[in-house]
Amino acid sequence: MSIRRKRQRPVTSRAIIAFDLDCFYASVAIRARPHLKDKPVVIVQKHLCVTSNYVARSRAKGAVQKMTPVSHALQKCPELVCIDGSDLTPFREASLEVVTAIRAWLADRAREAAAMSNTKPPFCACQRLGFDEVFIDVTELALSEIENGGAPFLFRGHVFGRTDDDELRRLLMVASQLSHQLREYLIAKTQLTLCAGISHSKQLAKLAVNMNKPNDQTVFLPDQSAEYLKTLSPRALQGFGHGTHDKIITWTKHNGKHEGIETVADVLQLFGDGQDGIRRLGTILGNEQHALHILNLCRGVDHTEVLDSGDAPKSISAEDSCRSCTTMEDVSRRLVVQITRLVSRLRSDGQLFSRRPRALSVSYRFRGDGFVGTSRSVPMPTEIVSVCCSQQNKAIPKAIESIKKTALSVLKEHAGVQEGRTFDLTLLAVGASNFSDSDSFKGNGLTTDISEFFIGKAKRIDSGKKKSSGTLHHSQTPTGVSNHVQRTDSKERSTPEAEVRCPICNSKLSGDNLMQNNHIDKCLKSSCTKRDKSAGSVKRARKSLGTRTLDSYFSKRLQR
DNA sequence: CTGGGGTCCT
DNA sequence: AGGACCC
Repeated sequence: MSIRRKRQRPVTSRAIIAFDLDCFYASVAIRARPHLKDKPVVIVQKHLCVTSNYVARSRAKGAVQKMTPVSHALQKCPELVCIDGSDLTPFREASLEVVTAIRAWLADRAREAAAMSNTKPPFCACQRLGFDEVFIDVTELALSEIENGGAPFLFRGHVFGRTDDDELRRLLMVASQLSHQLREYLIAKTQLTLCAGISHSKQLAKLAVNMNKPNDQTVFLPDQSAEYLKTLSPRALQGFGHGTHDKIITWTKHNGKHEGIETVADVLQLFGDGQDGIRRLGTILGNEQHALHILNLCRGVDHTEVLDSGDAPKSISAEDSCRSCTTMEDVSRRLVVQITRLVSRLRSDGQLFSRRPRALSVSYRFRGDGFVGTSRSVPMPTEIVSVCCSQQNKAIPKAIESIKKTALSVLKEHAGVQEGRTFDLTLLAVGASNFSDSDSFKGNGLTTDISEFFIGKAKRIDSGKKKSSGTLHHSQTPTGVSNHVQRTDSKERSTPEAEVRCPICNSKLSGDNLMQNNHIDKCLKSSCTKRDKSAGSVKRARKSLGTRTLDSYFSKRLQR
């Protein structure tokens, strides 16, 4: 297995950038539909608006926030353009496009710095958080540019706080220059805007990123960060989730301290008295390490490293939530949709990363279970191998069938979901994990870093000048170019074309692998959006408002 | 009316 | 396998 994380040296002073793409889903959707640029747009999943653009936010006067019901949003802003976002593929691709561009820019910049100082290029770890945030540790690159001289003695963008540490100030000045230039590059290259926060820890960088929005950046100089933090809600600290919040609240109520914990200062007052406080909080949380981490965060202390995410995800899953699913027919139908989406993504993943999953997880939730579901892991049916490693599209229906059979037996044996039993499911999900490299990847001496492997592979493929038709349309980077790998060992090339049917529409597929890929991709997309419930949700919401016509944009969009 | 994803730790 | 966290 390749190394997917690089440890930074234990430095006393670091320069960390937090990037956050502005209203990411909305921006990606509008980029693909330029005519919507000046319209109020929301991205809809089921009955919820998950993101909106700034036009919608100002038009609805702040009433269209994250996770507002579509009906509520339409009351505030009837002209809202709703775009279905239940298929994350375009957002996942755009996210990969951005992080790939970031890596490429940093590598270029590192090479330049290395050339000047005649040293090896400084490495910048990049860590993704969700699809729209990236942490970058630019310490080594910034230090290298300072040593080389010529880096301006000047901050770029907003500056918050102060510091007496001259070296840190210098480091963050250079980091703010890097951040600004990298942002300009990303905006020009991807047409997506983003904010940046720059500081000496992940925590403060992340707090800084939200200080000037959108499309701007802020340096957080940390000398008085502790005082600033005390005024915030503890929930603003990354790592202080609602579980932690609830446990502390429960404890305070149980112990007659009804003050609550409105601010970080409140938390420190309860547990900030040294070892004893750590132990008490550790008992409440059931984890002393976590307690220590939380209390450090409250004081502005965060030594968390930026861990490089690597290129390949560790798990891939497809899920579907529904209000009610009570028959085997319904289970089967929903399962097949999600499995088809999963297999399609595994096919692309196999092309990109020469690997296949060994574990299949099946997750489900019954009505009344609240938010927690159950998941079971079983060996991935071996039929997936020819889909991922040999890229045999005619093997797709068999793989889907086999995974469906396995998933149904898991549901039957572990959840009692079977014919003749009554049940009501509100969530069905299938996932793939525990990836193993395919044989062609082994024993070739390239065991260090997967990105190096792809850069080399991409060059070889690029010289063949095969046009990319995969799902990474925007990417012009090595990773994107390598999307379609010609495999001489594929049996599909040597055997005469057997009948291949589209697993979605069941029509006969002609043409080569490439054309089949295109058809399946297109068919998959339309099948998944057509049966999506958000269309009905928006229709109902509009109807209840008395608006007769569905926005023409919206109806068009849902067909795609 | 809580999406559709991900990560890591225990 | 579940539970915490993140978006």
